[in-house]
Amino acid sequence: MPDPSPIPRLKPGRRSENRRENQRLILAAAEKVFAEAGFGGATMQLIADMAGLPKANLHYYFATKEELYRRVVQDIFEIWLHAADSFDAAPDPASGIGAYIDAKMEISRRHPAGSKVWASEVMHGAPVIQDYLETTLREWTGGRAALIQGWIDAGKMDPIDPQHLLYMLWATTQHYADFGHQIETLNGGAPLTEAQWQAAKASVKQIILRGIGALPGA
Amino acid sequence: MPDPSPIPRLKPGRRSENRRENQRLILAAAEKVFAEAGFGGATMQLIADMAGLPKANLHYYFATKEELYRRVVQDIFEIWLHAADSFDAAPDPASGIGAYIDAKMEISRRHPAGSKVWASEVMHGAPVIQDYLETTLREWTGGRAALIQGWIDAGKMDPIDPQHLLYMLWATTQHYADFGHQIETLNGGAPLTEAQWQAAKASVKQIILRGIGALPGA
DNA sequence: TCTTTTCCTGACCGTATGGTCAGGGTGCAG
DNA sequence: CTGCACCCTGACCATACGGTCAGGAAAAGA
Repeated sequence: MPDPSPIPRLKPGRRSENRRENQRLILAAAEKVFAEAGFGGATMQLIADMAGLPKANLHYYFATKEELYRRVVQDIFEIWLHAADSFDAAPDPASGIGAYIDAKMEISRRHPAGSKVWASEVMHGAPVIQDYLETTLREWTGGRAALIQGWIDAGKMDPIDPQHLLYMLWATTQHYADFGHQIETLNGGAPLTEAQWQAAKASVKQIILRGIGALPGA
Repeated sequence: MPDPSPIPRLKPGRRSENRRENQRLILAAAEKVFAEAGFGGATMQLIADMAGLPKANLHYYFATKEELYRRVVQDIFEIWLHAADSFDAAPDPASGIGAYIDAKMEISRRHPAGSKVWASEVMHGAPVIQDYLETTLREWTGGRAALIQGWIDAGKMDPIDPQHLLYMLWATTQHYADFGHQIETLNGGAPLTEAQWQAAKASVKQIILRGIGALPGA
């Protein structure tokens, strides 16, 4: 036998490999379509076309439109949460919040569709991720608020309501994704250049960090 | 003749009066439904039910769903623009921008549905109000940016890119409408109280005005 | 090889939606 | 009072949607 085959079930097989690939294709297409048309405006046919698969195949992997949508939103939420790693273990507000702004701006730039889906979901009353808001997000928010309060107590920044500061961080950074089309239009119809993105990040960081008294100079 | 009838067509009549009232009902219901379900998810039947009118009556006043939607978005845009009056004729950034923040926060509080419809429209690529973005909004933005630049040149505030400052103002104030559900959930499921709204306004103003160096103290 | 399991899809179905229309009602001018 | 123009709406229609399913293809296991 020329084939020793040391481990029988070694190769994952084209089977599960193809399965993952198809799911990836569907989820990517779904994210785009949901972002562009909203849940109600999105159609399974459109998602199927964009993924290059027959519609019935979508229903093989995802039983219903809602299930597919839920997966998309959950995936976004995961990315969202990981962005907060920049927050932790920072010695002071300037570095912690600064890094968080950078991370969230980068996500707005790289995953604008995801941000839009999230925004749309929340705007419509969070019908499918209400439980996430009440558990994971609430815990996350409480933790960061406590962290910020610690900085305030330590005299590292001005006394600002941590909750409203967090809202401001979310609003400002996500605006560049959610309202990207408006920004692009006001930019003469062209997407922001690399330099403009850097300028945006710098402006946001400057205003907020200075605004909370976390910048040494000035 | 006991009736002098100084002006023949004086009384507007119940006719046009009822017409206006019905249109108002429909537009109010449409704003709510479009905000809650998005354009694609909204149905004429739902709007009709909420307005207390038969569906066919909607089509008497507004030929198509798109036409009704367009009217809703246009009305919001008008309110949006009027809010900027606070901006003009202000001697310095603190009062001008401060008043603008107050005005926009108040709109977010009073017209959350309108804000959501606008956000949704822009997020989906502004299919029906693209021309507004390219004309009215672009002019408005250019004017305010010049005004801010004037303040900067006069040394009344730090050198901040006016464009990004405007984005920040929009993002932050509208967040309280667009993400009101998320904020409410993080607030223990209860809407913000009067005091909390005041705190929100104060926080936003403090961070931004201090952040751009427009606050005398500190 | 044969069997079993998983994967895939064209064709189909019930439903709900945006929109239409004929016909009846109603305020108002003359 | 009469005629007319505007107003209103129940019933209807074509379409498009989410979802189903029978049956074939292909890989995995024996």
